[in-house]
Amino acid sequence: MPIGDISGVDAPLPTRVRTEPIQQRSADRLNRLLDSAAEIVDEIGFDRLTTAMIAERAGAAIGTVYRYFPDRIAVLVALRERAVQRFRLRSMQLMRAAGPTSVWDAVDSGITAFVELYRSEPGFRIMHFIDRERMPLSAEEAEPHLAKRLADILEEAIGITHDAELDFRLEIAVEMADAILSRAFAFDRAGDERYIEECRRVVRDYLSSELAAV
Amino acid sequence: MPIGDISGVDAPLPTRVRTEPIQQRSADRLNRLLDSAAEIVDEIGFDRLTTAMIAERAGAAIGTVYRYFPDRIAVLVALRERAVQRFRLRSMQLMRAAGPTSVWDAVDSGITAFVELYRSEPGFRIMHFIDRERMPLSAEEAEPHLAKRLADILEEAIGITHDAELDFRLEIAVEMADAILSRAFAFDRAGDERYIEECRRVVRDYLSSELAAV
DNA sequence: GCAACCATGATCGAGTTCCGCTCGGTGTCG
DNA sequence: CGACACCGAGCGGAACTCGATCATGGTTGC
Repeated sequence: MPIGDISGVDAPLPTRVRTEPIQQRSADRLNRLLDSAAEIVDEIGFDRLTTAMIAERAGAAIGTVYRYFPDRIAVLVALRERAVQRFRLRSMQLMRAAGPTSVWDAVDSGITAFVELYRSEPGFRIMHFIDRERMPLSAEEAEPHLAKRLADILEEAIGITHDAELDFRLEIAVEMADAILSRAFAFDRAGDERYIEECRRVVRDYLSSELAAV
Repeated sequence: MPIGDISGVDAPLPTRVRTEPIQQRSADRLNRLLDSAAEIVDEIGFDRLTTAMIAERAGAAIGTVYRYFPDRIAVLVALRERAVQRFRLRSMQLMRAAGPTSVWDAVDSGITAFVELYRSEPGFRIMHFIDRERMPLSAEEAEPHLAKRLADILEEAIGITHDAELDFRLEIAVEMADAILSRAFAFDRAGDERYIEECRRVVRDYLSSELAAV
């Protein structure tokens, strides 16, 4: 199986949609709804985002929004899901290009992908905010956390068998990176390079200590 | 000036209250409102918290809530502010008891205080969530971020002069610690010890590298 | 072939409900 | 009795519902 196949571009998509789109036009509409939401998130932030705005900008009626999403939050969750998929895809591309040999190399590609998307993908900030509290808010397994996705990607990319220990360290690394990178973009739309550099350094140090090269 | 004096227990309190309470009973009411809000945050999360709930649980009318707070978010901000003050106080206590000599020792006390409050203080989770997006959402200086508070505390506790470099490293450390600790409590009300331990280790390693003892 | 047909997916938007917040009137403290 | 504190019906707006309407693509009869 080629390395890109697990990037999941054609996976079942948002978990919480009400109705799977059958016809082509409706799949388009769903994407346009998410695009609208993404733009609005960037423009006014996600708590001021209203379902009416989403509908209007996408040229749809409010009812259409609720055909696909059970509630306002679900739109944001779906938006995050799409962002995660794009992150996966881009990470895989970078990893293939770099031909990483260590966990650290691979994770560095992940950081690069994250930064790129933060800069280019509208509404990517959602990655940091929707996380807990809004999500299932219980049950460990309910949340397919970013770290798990990354572990899967790594397994494919550099043929690592990920045991519980590596999963744990990756989760810590992801938490740290997410926090620092989000700080980098908090007051600077282009992302403060100082924080980004520090993020790479911190994560590399963390992953290389007691883990050496794999 | 004794070390505890900057803990700010009797500082002007929430920045965004509408009316400073004059009579004693109203100060009590304000605290009861915050207590109610804290409980509700723990029970159903802060986006499902409604002003009506706060009022009802505190045995007050809705109008009373709005006598003290301009809007719903202000309640959460005030709640966070109170939590930060208690964090300061507890940190100072622990630092005094430990008689710390290095930045790391002091920060470790901060972590301990944070964990304690996460366990004992209702609604303390708010510390992690209210941060950006909801707050001023622009202007670097507008946000009195936790890292700045910590820097102030350290300055008092171990007489450090905090330059820009230390501020930066502290901010990184705070971001990391906040992220990992919040993860520790995300699915475990008591806080997953493994994450807490890893948090101490990570922060210690980070602060001791290239900074040595102060 | 193809045109009429129709089951079902997709869309619509007025209407309902619920929530944030106001404001003028009523208690209660000093 | 003046100022402080409190009350809660009511207003505006946003989340969400639901029955009516339109579009699509497969089926049927010729």
